[in-house]
Amino acid sequence: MAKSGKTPTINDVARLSGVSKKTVSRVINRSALLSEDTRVKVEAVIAELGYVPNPQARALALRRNFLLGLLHDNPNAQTVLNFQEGVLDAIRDTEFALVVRPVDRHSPTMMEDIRRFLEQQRLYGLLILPPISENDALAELALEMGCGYVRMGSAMLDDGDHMVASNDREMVVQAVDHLVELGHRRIALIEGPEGFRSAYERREGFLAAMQAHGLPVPPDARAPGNYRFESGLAAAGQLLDAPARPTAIFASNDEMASGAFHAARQRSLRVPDDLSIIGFDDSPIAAHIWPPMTTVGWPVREMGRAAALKLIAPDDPAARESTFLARLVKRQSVAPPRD
Amino acid sequence: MAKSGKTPTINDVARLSGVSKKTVSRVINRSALLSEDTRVKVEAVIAELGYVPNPQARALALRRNFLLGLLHDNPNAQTVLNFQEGVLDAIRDTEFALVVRPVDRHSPTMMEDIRRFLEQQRLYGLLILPPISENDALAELALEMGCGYVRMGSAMLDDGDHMVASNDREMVVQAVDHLVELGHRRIALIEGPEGFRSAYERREGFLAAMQAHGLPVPPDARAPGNYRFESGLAAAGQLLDAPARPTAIFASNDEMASGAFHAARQRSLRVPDDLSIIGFDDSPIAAHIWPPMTTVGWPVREMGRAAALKLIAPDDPAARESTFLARLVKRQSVAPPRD
DNA sequence: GCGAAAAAGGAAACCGGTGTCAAAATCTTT
DNA sequence: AAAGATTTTGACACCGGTTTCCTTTTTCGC
Repeated sequence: MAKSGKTPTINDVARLSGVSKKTVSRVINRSALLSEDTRVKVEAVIAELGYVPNPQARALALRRNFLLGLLHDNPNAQTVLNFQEGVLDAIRDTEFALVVRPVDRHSPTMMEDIRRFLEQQRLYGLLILPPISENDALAELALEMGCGYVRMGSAMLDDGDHMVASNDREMVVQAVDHLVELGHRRIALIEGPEGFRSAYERREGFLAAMQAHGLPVPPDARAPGNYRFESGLAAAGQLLDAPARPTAIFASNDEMASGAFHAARQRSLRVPDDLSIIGFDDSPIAAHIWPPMTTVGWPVREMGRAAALKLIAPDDPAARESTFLARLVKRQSVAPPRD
Repeated sequence: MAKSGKTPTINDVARLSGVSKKTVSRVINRSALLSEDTRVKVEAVIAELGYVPNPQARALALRRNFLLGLLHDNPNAQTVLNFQEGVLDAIRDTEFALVVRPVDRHSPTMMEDIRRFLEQQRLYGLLILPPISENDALAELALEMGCGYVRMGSAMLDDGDHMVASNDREMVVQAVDHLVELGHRRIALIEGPEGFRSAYERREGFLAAMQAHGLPVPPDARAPGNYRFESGLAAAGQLLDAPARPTAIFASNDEMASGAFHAARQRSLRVPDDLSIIGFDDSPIAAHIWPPMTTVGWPVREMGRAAALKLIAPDDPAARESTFLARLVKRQSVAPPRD
């Protein structure tokens, strides 16, 4: 209405409704000490003008902005996107927005880059996805910059309420149990890269489960990998060419598992008849490969939601949640062994 | 140095270097009318303090912020992430940041949600990914809100400099040429969903190429799909069960193509010996499926970079680029027909 | 060496909100 | 009806930058 063409400010609202800026501000912020009459009056003007508070001005006055940052160096695109969806669930109908910042784990200037990013953007809080979430220096940096943070990971680290994690280890135990129940005894492991918490958890889960069943894990039933397709292909090749060929393979992620599918095919072994395979992540590959892969899926979206809530609404019951239960997604890459 | 614990402001810098705020502002903004002496002096203090200008204050004073928005409803996670990387290439070492906003194309309140998002965040510019980028109402909304925008698409729409697009149609022609050169004559098409520009372009490319080669496209060599795996499975089933079975299938995206792989396998047809398949997107599935799929890949990252540059640095030569050439990624799902 | 033009720098207002604190209005109480 | 208590409201400074406009200093031609 008043001076259209310009977006209305709090001053316009104040003038048109005949009250002070401060009173309008009170209406916006739902202040309790405000008469019903003025509130209604001002709200009418706000609606008429289509006034929306300027977030930059608010951020300046409040000395904090409403930006959440998402840091990731994730090779698994679907996980990143699902997590984003979860964050969005949490910030929907709030004034928060989500800014993303992919990083290159191998860049020598990574830490400096992130520091500059934080200095410039002055985020309200930071969400850090694995694998880079395992980097403690990052958490310290966030702390130093006065920026809240929540990490997502494969196991609860001792980091107060700054963590959402899944129960990778237990899930691998379940996966192995599943194989053993079907009769498998020679089960091999393709490991994740050294230094990754998730790789560690999954390996420990595997070894613990095997031990619990009294099954041996000879050296040639373990092969190293780096979470990439090629490493899975190579590792599975090595495993399958060993004298005592395994009847089942657990790969520490889906991408390597899909490499294992290919290795089997190259050797004319059929999945699941000649070889059972279980992966980890429930990535899109798992569903689209042939045969569809049995794997372990994280509730990534829920984790994203909880992580964001921990930052913006710590008192919300959903924000208290820290450990999330993954589940074994049974598809068609597992069958009883033939021999 | 001075009052550590607080982040330094422009006032601190001014006081410590004995000049006015305005002079410091001049240094920050590289104003020309400034003596070398003062510049050096002030810069020293800035460095000592580790001063970084507050972006909220800047945004308020300049009446524009430095946030780019990314709108997407993309089922192809890798594309979204690659595009993000491209945008980041463009905004690296600038004060811009990228905020993401996934949307639900099927939500009845989508338009209203996006409007609120734009009102609240007052973005500098908006990047819109397909398929939602085909929605003209969105472009109008952005315009109405005084927000720049760039859309990514499968063909140049008549939308001035608000578009980065690839040459889908030509690429499908190339794909068909490739099949024909190898000797295929009965080539079938799995179409994308009605109303999608990309689906339209790819279909037109297919039909044009077939016609150019004088090859017929009977009704039973075309099947509808919706870009989802299941629809590809069903469509391919239908095509393969037709009396004159095709020796090759072009699917309008990789997900449906991977459905076609499964359909072939269910009928004991081997790819590529009994059936050649070409997809579109070069998604991770394409590389990980067996056999690795021949497909068409967009230079998504470059497109993201160009799109962002169009908004933040329209004079950059790279920002002029609007049409991007996709390429045929030849892998192992194509072979000469056997009969 | 003088006056004028150009260069350098500063004071104050402004961007659009919020916090503090006191004044004004209303309601109780006696 | 006056005093006190309580609620409601506004004036003003402030957040940390930029812009406008003006003053001071320097440079330069003659």
